[in-house]
Amino acid sequence: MQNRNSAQRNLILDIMDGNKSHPTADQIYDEARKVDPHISRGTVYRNLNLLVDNGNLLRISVPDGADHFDSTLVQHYHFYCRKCNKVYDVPEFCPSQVIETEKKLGKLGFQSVNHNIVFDGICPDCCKENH
Amino acid sequence: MQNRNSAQRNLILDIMDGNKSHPTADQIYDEARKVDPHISRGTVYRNLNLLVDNGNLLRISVPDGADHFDSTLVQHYHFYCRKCNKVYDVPEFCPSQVIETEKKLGKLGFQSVNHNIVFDGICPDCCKENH
DNA sequence: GTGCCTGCAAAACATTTGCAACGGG
DNA sequence: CCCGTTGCAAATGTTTTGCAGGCAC
Repeated sequence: MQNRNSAQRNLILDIMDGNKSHPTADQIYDEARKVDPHISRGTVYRNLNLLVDNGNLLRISVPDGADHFDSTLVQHYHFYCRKCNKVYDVPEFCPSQVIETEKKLGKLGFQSVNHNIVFDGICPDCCKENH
Repeated sequence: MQNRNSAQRNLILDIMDGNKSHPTADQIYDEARKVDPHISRGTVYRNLNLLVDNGNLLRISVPDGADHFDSTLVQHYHFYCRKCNKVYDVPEFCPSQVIETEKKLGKLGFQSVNHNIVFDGICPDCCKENH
């Protein structure tokens, strides 16, 4: 099935392109609404799913209910603040040991193995607020 | 802490103790219901949150809507099957590079830093079903 | 008794889906 | 035209919450 061009999908890609804030579907919806006040939630969710399936976006699952999305496709990791629910990028590091484990899983019969590392804790901003 | 003893909470701990299937709240509710047919969903969710906060259980966030829970507290990782949504334990490995990154985050002002690694792909069972 | 805990039901969220209309190729 | 896509609203799924009564300590 071939995807057609659509103003709504392009708008979502525009919003996500270079966006480092890891927004949730609803935050993307709000942002899109500013440009196209008639775009619907269903369309945003449908397009986010499609873009994740097509490899244009990454879905980040954290324990705050809503999924977050990321347009940075190169290998990198995230930090999730348990207090303000914000998602941060984690400075790059070379996870050769993790890659080894991926290979090991492959040998055990798992296929298309990928991985995600999510650090969590309290972010610097929230730490400051405690004083 | 001021937690009281409660039959419902003990039941949930019983169900989770030694349980390697990483069930969702609803699966735990079904299981609990077999023993105590009057236990309510609210009670299961309330107790799961309490047990996670107290460090008795781990919450695993995967992209299938519902959180999964785990009673194995020693450091280990998970594999999430994108097809059947099951969560598997991953053979242990020593992620010294990940620990290094945790320390680095600490120096950058992040506190109480923890981490989770979730591998994903298709599990051996689901691979077989394709033939 | 005090106040944590429970069951119940309703509410609050997050996400998907059925459908008729729209519009890209 | 075909059929992917949209807006809308309703449905679904997950989790939280308000409240009155119950129970642990």
